[in-house]
Amino acid sequence: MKKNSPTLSDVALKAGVSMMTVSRVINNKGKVKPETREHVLKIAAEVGYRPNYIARSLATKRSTTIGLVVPDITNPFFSEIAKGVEDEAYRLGYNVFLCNFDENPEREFDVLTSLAEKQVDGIVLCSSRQNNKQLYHSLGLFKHVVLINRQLPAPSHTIQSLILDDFNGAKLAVEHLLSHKRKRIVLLSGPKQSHSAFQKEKGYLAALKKHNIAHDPEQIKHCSPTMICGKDTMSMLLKNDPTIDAVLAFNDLLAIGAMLACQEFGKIIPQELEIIGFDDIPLSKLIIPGITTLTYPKKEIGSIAMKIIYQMMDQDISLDFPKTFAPQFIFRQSSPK
Amino acid sequence: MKKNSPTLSDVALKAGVSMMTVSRVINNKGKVKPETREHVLKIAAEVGYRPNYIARSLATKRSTTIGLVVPDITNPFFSEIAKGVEDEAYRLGYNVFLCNFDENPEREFDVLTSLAEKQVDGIVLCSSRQNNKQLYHSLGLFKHVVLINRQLPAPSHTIQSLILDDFNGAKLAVEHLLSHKRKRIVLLSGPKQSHSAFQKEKGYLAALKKHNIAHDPEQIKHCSPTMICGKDTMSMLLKNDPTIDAVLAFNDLLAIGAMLACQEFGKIIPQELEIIGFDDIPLSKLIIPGITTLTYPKKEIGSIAMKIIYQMMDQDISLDFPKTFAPQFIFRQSSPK
DNA sequence: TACAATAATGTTAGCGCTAACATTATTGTA
DNA sequence: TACAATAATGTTAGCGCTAACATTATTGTA
Repeated sequence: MKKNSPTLSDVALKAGVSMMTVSRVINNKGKVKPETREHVLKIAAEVGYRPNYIARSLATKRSTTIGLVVPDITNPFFSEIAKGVEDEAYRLGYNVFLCNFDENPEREFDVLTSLAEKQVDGIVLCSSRQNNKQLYHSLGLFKHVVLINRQLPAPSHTIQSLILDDFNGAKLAVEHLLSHKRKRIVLLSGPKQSHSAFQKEKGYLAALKKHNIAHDPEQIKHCSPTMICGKDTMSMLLKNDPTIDAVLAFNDLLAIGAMLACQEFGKIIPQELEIIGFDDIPLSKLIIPGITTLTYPKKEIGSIAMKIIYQMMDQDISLDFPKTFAPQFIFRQSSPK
Repeated sequence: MKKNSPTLSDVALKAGVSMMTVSRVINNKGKVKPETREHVLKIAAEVGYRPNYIARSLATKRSTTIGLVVPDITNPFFSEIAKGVEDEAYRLGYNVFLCNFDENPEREFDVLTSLAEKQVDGIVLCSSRQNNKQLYHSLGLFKHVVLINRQLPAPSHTIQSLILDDFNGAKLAVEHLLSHKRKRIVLLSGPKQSHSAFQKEKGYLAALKKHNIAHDPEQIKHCSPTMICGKDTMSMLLKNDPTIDAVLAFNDLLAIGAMLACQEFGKIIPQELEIIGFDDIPLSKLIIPGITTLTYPKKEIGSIAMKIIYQMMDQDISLDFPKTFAPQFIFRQSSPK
């Protein structure tokens, strides 16, 4: 028969002091005589005392716990963010609840509710698929919220947003290609419902317009963000129009797929055709030729999200973290500087 | 000034019943007159009552919370397992704490301690890097444990193991390569402390021995399980010995890294050199040539781990889930059937 | 109608902590 | 030595629930 783990009261009894004195020692808070501290710590170690955070949370109304809500943790983009959040949480003494919602707004609502019931101190919500009204309602359950890649019309001091500047990323990429005298630039766009794909399309069109270049609707194709879709779509495009001389892709997987199609067509990269992707996945720097890409500091974004929640908790100081992340241009052989 | 969220006591007061009656309604437990239930639910909805699971946990000594501890969530192998665990947890009404330990036994110990303090009902621990003594000590903190890919000498009714049969996987792979008349088969092994790497090495050696092939210690190299390490290590090996004609890699990331090194060396795959990896990460089927690999049903393993903890919690019935998982051979171009 | 069985509801105490206030011990200074 | 200031420790009540037992209401049967 395994007996229950020892409580604060057990330690107090054995050490011959009050529970509050033990509490002060354990939490390193308030004044305690050094000899008393030593003695209490010794007894605590002897009986193997471990504080019960459930009880502590109930008393302090703080759980040292946050929720991280993502569409799908198997997507490398989100697992990098999750890593950043968790690393920072570990540093700060927090624990992270992970929830997937599988692009399903109902499940998103469910998991948010469950996190609120678990009394998390805050949440980091990535790429929410709820509409604004639903979202306001859900977020009302929380004391502190950081949204990643989603903005609400009415800002609030309990809700912060971290925004990825895909519009300017795409614009920058297209202008880079134009500066290399590229004439027919194709956009391999992402899923139609994607906020990020929408921003990149806007940036692509804005760059063309700025340079007075007519836009041919045939030059934008929507793809699922996979290598095979990039390859197939690019093959089709090249068949119809061999004069294509540049590609901007929604992500690196599409870019690599497009590159494979070009190689089959005998298009020499980058001399005859340049390619730019997004995300900087590990493969992009290892493959030959290397893929030029625009990327965001994903781990850092996760880490900042956690830091913001922590600071919101602890003090009302004005936060001076970056809120908008400019994409970083990484030049490799597929579209050199 | 935002007022505190309503408590069970607020609902009881407003509905004119005792707190226990409200508790019974909320938890759907015990006998309550249908009219009373309706009335209580109406009041609860009116005031926007949400149960406080911290308080409930303290009273019931159950947190409906588990911990998932992995070396690195950005490794696709673990993010798939995490997905399986979380999906099942969602179905069962549980929440999952995610912790990374970065191959660092000290951090592993830290996060286990923090999970115990948060009173999780159980943990799923993947690829522990602690030695047996440390591990026993850490696991003693928990009521229920599922280990993935780690076995302890003394089994226990609170600790279950799900084992991936890496020994036979590696043996199978090497025999496949031998059947293709490969003579110099390199093993790109994983981290030295990894149980899985150890099993794969044993399988590799067993296959060589079975076919009376001398083993050259230079043909086993330990790598961190990343693409870049695979590439660098393979480059070095090829420089020293261009006659290498096959590679078995600890995982697909290493396998892909090795493939990139081969391409730089002008080695034609699979004609001049065959490659087999482990895990079947998504990239392995997209890249060209596709990577032949041995894989396990990762989401299912995660889901079973969660189910086992749930069943351990709820009843002491004997569990009849599979405990050992045979690898599945997936043939692609890098080492065809 | 009488009363045992059961349904429905209520009361008490406690889960393991800490906030807030209260008391006692120790220090330093005039 | 006297006493205010501060250090050190203690006491009380409560965080928001539920387990366990207690009581009251309602049912069915002889």
